[in-house]
Amino acid sequence: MSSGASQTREDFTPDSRDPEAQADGFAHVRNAHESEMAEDYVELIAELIEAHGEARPVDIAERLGVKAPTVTKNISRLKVAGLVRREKYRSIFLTDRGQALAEACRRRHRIVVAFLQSLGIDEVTAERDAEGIEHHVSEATLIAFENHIKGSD
Amino acid sequence: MSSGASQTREDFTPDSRDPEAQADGFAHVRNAHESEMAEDYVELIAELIEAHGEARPVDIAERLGVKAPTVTKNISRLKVAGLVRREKYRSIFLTDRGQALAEACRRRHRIVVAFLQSLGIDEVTAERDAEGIEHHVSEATLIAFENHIKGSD
DNA sequence: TAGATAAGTTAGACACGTCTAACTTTTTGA
DNA sequence: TCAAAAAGTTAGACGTGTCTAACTTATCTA
Repeated sequence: MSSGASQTREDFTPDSRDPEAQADGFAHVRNAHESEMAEDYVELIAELIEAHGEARPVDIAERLGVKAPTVTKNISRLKVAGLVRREKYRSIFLTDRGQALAEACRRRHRIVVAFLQSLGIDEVTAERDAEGIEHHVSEATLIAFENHIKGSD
Repeated sequence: MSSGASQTREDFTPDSRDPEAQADGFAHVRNAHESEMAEDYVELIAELIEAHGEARPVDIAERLGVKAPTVTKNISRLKVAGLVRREKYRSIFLTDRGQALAEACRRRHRIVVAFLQSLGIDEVTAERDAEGIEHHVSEATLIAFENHIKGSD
């Protein structure tokens, strides 16, 4: 994070936003964090179902880089939220609401990745950065990304 | 999140990444989350010091949209991390390490905001989205953003 | 100067997402 | 068919970041 040419001290003149607008920005970030786990899980579950006909906790854990009990607990949360269907020790499936969310997330993910790649970013970096960025782009920003991708084709 | 023209179901063919690469992406997101609070706080503290000569918990709480006890607790964590200096009931100041982190974060924030605005995104949306995006851009992505800003001037 | 007000801290609680250890259930293969 | 292996769950713990309630300390003003 130190690619700036000059060594001048970064200026901390506040942005034009008043404290309320700034607080709104942080509230948006917290809101995004609240739905982040669900979004990542349903997208991954949809991917596993497409590839293997079912989603198993062991596969979810592997791809998220977490332990199995973490997945079990989070799947329970998603069930309570009405996003997944599954019985104990059985494979995981998405509800209609879960499927709709997964599709929206997948679409958003692809736009962000394609956008980053259109800037010359390599695929590995684009995918990795997109994993975090995707949760913080508004609809307006997504449209701007799409327009930019079309313009650079 | 439904600006796609056609109503076709989103395709869930997995990306080319193997499970390990995918797990690496999520690990990056978790790492980013771990430093996010510290980054937001030191940048905000630097801004308040520049504007008012000091940072007070009441002002930090207002701008973050959280309650005062949350700030008190988090400031204690930043002290333990060696990023701030302050005694009980006294104003908050940054250590050299905190100042360096604040400068790096401020610079990154400005690049992300300028970049989003260069895509035609309005300032309010750019600032709000940048609040979350900034924690997930790698150095390579930041450089690509900078290059794009220069190219569109 | 002293009371009122504002600011700050502490205690305890909560939800979230993570882990290890220990257990239960399912699947596999000899 | 049964033991082994793999997968899955439960219990309990932890750290993080949030809150309310109650308290302490600093500042302000009459």
